[in-house]
Amino acid sequence: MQLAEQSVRSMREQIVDTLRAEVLAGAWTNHAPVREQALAERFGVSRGPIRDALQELSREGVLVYRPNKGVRVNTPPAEAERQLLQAMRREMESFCLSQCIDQLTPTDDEQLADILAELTRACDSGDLSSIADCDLAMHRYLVRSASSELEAIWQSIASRLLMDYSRIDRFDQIVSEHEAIVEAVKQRDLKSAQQAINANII
Amino acid sequence: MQLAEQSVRSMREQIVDTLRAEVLAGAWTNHAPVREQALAERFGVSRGPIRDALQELSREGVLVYRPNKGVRVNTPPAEAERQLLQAMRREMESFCLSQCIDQLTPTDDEQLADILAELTRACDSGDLSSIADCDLAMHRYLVRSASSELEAIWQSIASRLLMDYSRIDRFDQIVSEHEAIVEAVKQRDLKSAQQAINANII
DNA sequence: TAATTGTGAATTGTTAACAATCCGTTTGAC
DNA sequence: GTCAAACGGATTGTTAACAATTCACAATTA
Repeated sequence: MQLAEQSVRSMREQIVDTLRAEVLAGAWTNHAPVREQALAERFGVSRGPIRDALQELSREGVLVYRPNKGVRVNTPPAEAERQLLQAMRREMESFCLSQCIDQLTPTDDEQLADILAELTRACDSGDLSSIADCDLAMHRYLVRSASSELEAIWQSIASRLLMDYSRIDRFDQIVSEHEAIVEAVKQRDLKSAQQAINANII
Repeated sequence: MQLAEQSVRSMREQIVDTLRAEVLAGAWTNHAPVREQALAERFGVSRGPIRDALQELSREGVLVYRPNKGVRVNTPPAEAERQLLQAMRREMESFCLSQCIDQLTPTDDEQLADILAELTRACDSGDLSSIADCDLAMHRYLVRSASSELEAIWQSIASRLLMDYSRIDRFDQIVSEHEAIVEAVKQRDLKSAQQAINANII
């Protein structure tokens, strides 16, 4: 009884990505508990894979796990922590750009363009969940191109920084900032790309 | 049928800490696959909690997960990544010190002294696994004192940096460096403590 | 002999049932 | 009436059995 045509790993990853985007977009209230059974029925699987996904999101900082009480949505980081995380994220993404930018191929440019297109569509329709997903996907693509090793750390930082994505409303700005990133990367212009990334990480 | 007297959460955490320390100490070969059933029997639980622990260690970068093939021990980060991670770890721990050092109580000093005592004992007996555990425990204590929110991120970074702990042999140096940290913290001397931390993160 | 294809044991992935825990409610004593 | 203990439904934690996949090795073929 397999739902997705993709591999098992991708199924769990898909659940994680879906839930993460929804939480970051503010679709879940901060205080309501998350019920495993409800999610299991929604995704058409048993509680096992759901628990895996919730555990991963807890470790990522999107959810908070409490023994025998399940998980709830985490709160955004305090201001001091936020500044630290922001500096670390910029450091990581600058590093990853410097590592990967000369290795990228036209195929990568296409992939980034695809993500940008979907991000634009999501902004046009105001789909916060999809916006969060696409935003993360683009940055993740660059991080993964440089080092799959760093991806998990980067995700933990980025997720926490976006814990209040629901407050963001300047959709046109999101699009233009990511257009600048994709363009600079396409030109293989490291300095400009790093600047564009830094401008986008707020 | 409860084995540990501690809570369920602590049981899984204990498994994770045990396995992490062993891997970092080099007790596991890098290429041999990890068998869930064997670990389940060793810890006297079923495969469920073991899978949870392995998943957490995978996300932490100590193990690598491959679909349908289980996990294997990860390789240490490349030199460039290592430098980035080192800078990030120093940044984090300096930050955490600045946040927590004035909040610490004599009780905290005792706890740190206890950890230091156990670390000393482990170094005397050359127990690499315990050394890794105590080393991490001390730094984790300071991170957690400042912000439990940052603990998971810090752990991911620190674990990867210690992926070749087995090569370390200057036990006396490990002890003296941590003595310096505990002493500076006890004096509530932020600058000295940060220096001692930076000297220890190599 | 080398390459390929079956075959079966070993291993991981998933599920459903069971055990333990939590929490709101009721019951009872004072 | 108030407070505390006990009950019961709901939820999480764990387990064992089953399904799907992988891997090593033998059998087959060119």
